[in-house]
Amino acid sequence: MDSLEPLQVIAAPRRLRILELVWDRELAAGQIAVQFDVTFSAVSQHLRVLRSAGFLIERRAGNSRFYRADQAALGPLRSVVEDHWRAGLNQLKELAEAEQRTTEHTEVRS
Amino acid sequence: MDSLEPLQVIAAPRRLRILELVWDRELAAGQIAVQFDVTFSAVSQHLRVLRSAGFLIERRAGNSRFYRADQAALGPLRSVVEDHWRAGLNQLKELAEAEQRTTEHTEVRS
DNA sequence: ACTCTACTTTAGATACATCTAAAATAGAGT
DNA sequence: ACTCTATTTTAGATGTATCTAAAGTAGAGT
Repeated sequence: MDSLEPLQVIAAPRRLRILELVWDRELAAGQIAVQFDVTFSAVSQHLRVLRSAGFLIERRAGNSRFYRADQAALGPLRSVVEDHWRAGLNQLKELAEAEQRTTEHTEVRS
Repeated sequence: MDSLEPLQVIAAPRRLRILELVWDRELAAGQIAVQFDVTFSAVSQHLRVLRSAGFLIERRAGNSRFYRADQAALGPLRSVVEDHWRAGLNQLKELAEAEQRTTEHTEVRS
């Protein structure tokens, strides 16, 4: 469960989301973990998979460990993460717009 | 087990290899199946996953079904498949070259 | 109608990734 | 030394994809 194919590493939805969280900033393991509804332990294990695939840069300070995506190390897969990210944003945008449309005519303006 | 995320669909090594096999030519399901050491059934199920993700073009003729990769449908993932393919070829090439090097000085030329 | 070939579908088994819970590590503060 | 906080590691449970085996579908030949 340690070394997976690079594609498998980023194919797991949770890991993909972790990558997005630390895409252009550093975050401590704890900061990452609170974003999910699973155990800290589970997130830590995902971090290990990402780390051992070489997709994360680790920096230790005090008793915290900060992580950041190693975009270069992702190579060709980099654009996949970015595209997925964009797609996710678009979906959110569309959802918001759909929401907008349904409430538009039921809602009474004050 | 029918609808997976696009990334998950191509992340499975066997499916990735199927895609590569039908990347620029049509192959019947049977032609694809014989390339693997698993059951025809197993391959057929992979084909279904790929098909329902929209990554395969199906053509029926007689009682055969021909498949071909729908490169356009893969969108951003297209380059991932291609890169993986290339990487595989390179590995083979490197293996061959390594092989070459080891045999070079032990082999006696006729 | 029957049979053969090519393939899919279903049901159940197996394998494997992911999860939780608990114990371990390790730096920092007292 | 002791404790607290932050995180990892291990062991075992759970879930989910993938596999095999067997039954089902459907076109083509006899």
